Amino acid sequence: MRYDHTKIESSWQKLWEKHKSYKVEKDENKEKFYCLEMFPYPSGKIHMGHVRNYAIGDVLARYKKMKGFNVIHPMGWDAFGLPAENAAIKNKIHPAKWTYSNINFMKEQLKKLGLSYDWDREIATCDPEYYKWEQLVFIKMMEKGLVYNKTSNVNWCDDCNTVLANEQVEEGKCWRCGNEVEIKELDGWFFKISEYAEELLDYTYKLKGWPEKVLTMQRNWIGKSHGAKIRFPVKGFDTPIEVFTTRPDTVYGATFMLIAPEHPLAKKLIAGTEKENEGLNFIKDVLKEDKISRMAEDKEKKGFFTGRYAMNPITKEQIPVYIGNYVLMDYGTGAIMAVPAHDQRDFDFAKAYNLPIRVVIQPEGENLSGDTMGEAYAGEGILVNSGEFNGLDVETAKEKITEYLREKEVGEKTVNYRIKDWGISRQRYWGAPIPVVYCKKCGVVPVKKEDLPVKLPLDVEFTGIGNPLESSEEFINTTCPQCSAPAKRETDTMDTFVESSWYFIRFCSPKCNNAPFVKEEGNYWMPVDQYIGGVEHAIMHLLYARFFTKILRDLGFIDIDEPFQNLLTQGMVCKETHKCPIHGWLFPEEVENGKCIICDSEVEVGRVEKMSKSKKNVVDPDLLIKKYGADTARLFSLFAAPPDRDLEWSDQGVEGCYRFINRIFRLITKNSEICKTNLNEKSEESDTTKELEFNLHSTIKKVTEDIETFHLNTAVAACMEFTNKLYQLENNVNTETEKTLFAESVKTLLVLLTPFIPHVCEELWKITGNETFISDQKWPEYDEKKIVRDTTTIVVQINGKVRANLDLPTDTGKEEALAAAKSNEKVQKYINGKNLAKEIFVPNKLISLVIK
RNA sequence: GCGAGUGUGGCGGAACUGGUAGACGCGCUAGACUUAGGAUCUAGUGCCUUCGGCGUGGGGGUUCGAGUCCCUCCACUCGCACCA
Repeated sequence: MRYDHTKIESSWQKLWEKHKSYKVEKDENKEKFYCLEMFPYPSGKIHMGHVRNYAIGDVLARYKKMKGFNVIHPMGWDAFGLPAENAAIKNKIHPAKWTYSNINFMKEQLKKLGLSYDWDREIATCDPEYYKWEQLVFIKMMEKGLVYNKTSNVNWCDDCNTVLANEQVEEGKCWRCGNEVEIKELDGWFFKISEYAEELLDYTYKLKGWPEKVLTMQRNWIGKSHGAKIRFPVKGFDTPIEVFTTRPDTVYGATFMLIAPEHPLAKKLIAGTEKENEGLNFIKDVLKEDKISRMAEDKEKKGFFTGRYAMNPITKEQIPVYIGNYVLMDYGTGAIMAVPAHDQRDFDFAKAYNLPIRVVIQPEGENLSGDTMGEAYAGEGILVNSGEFNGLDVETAKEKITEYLREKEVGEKTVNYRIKDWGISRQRYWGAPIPVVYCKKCGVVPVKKEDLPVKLPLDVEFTGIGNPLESSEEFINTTCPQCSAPAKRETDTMDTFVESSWYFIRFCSPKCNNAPFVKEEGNYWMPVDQYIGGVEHAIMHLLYARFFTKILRDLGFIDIDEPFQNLLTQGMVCKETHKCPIHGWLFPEEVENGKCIICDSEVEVGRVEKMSKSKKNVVDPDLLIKKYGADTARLFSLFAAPPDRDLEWSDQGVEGCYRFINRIFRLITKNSEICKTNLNEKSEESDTTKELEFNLHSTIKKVTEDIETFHLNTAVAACMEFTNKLYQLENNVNTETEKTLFAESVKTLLVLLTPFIPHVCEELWKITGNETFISDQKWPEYDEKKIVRDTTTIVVQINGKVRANLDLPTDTGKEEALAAAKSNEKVQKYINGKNLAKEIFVPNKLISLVIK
């Protein structure tokens, strides 16, 4: 007999919904717990990654609720983004319609999983009632100088008439039309995240609940480095070239300079010289390559001599200035002093262009020379060839030389960050409009707060060419908020990472209509106590969200510094791939007995990798739920691997979980009478009662501790073990006391399993005679005293090898235990006639005897 | 190249502060019940073996005792990468 999961699951889902079981309100008398999983992009349907993510979150949310916390567990939709626009181009369907229909479908799918969301808090970021507040924050940021507009170099496809992200450039060509991508200067809006670099970095040392890996990635991304800025005057030129270096100590070894091709001075340096055309071509050639191939490993170092010389401000030497392909405009000042003896890249360049290599750092006990060295030396040493600084060690020299440069006013100490300001402009339709207006007279003017939201227009055509917003007369044409003259709207929309940077706070008061959120609600619920999602968001999303939270704090909206107290990055869901020599990648259901069902060819089983549509190694949650039910789908995702590790899909493993649920189902239905009868006899002890109590309390302890530490797989294992035990003991249950304890055990087991497999637990709870929701039950407590057994097995080791087991009363003392060990037959065999050199006793664990 | 992580049976994975390695599940073997079973139940299942020995990627070390601590090497995975 198998249980009817379809019927049971849908009926309990309806009951939970009817009773608003998971609705939650602020309650100052209760301790809050904010459990959040990363909200999905409504791409069409959910995948196993979602199931795993949300199952993990649901265990925690349900557990904390049963523990008595006031648990907020919301869900919503990251609803803006390019796929909706692509669908619009392809299927002539409006992005909004496409998005909302996906949301409806996916919401039904999530509901079928029985997740304990408070759906009353649902939000979709494409709702004007949501992005309106983002526009407000944008304007407030503008007022505080945290937003600016600047021209920068972007990847541009002339055919599509749009900007491309780096990842949309494939081998220098547009991913959609194959047209050559060019670098173009374009206006765009930026958030000053760099102003928060220091604080963002600082707090990575305070976020104790985050994986070290993620924090490291963020620190590297912020990329703080100490060094100096040094200005090199150029002969016959007004503006000096400013460089950033972390090695001011090597300034005497700077034998040439390089500037980035994009550097504003690059073109100016060659202007009017006979080499101008040649130089412009060089710049063009370098910039034509997309960034990815330009930064490829082993990229050959190329340069163009500008014909100009700069003066090394410390040696007064004239050194040649090159434009170099390996100098990045994005980092530092976009120009460097090249010290070939002590930097490998500069060394390679010097070799290629036959430039002098001068050693200025001499490692102890060696005698490097520029003529003979085969590679740059970047280590510690003593300064040489450095005038008055000779003899200093590297660290001291850095300080002294920087100080000297400052005195001469040609440089100063500086801190450089790798992180750049956040460019939020997207030339797209399906995003939050940037709320500014361009007026001929007043310039760039923010939209008046009372005129928000700036809504997306509907009279738009999706042709795939250009930004659809530009085609909307209704949208573009407006009046200036300041002088009322006719003006044009900004047609850029915001990066969708902006929406996901504060949705978690909006969840605190999702219907608030006079502010982004109610401050008291935000302060009550925030920060998120546990955030759960994929590690792929380790940098962008999590850094932007941290930044935006600080912005909201500094604008006075909320009083917290960091949004996410604890972070769990769950592993990927993986599965082996199948490939048919004729039909390519196959879905699992297209393979039968190792053969392709279309052509009967032998199918090649590939390696286990992340489930992806392109490789077809996917399992459709819908089919899984249909066949086994949501409880099984959840249980397998939780049991097959610890949450933070990758999970390998196994159809047989799923079967095993289904089998376990059936086992529970049978155990309880078989014993429902015992459970229903109201017994209250607990006085007479027997082996069975002791066994029941011991296992019951150990299991409560184990499951509780495991959930707290996210060892969800072992928590499930503990429940399985207890189930096995109950099957074993079921026939020994005779006395009233035994029955009472058996019933208690069974019911407690159900409570412990509720966070994992809530539907079947509700059903069985009812079958055992309860009329309440098991989801509302209190989490059981364990009694430490019941976990102590009368006797304990003590292991006897002789010279490190286990030779005997002794069953002794728990807490037997050293003398008695040793006596027992020595009188043991097996032990005697080893120790007779030998010298006992050492005796080690670990209470309730082991005895270790060393003999000679 | 830099940084982080992982490595345990046929497989997924357990093992608290060093203290019986392999919990739990899958698979496999045998048996029971069955017309039959891919349902269910029971027993067994690291390897080699006669006592006994060997086993947590390899090698070395500390210790009465090491999957766990230290050194070293190897493999794989992920992130970053011409960052001045």
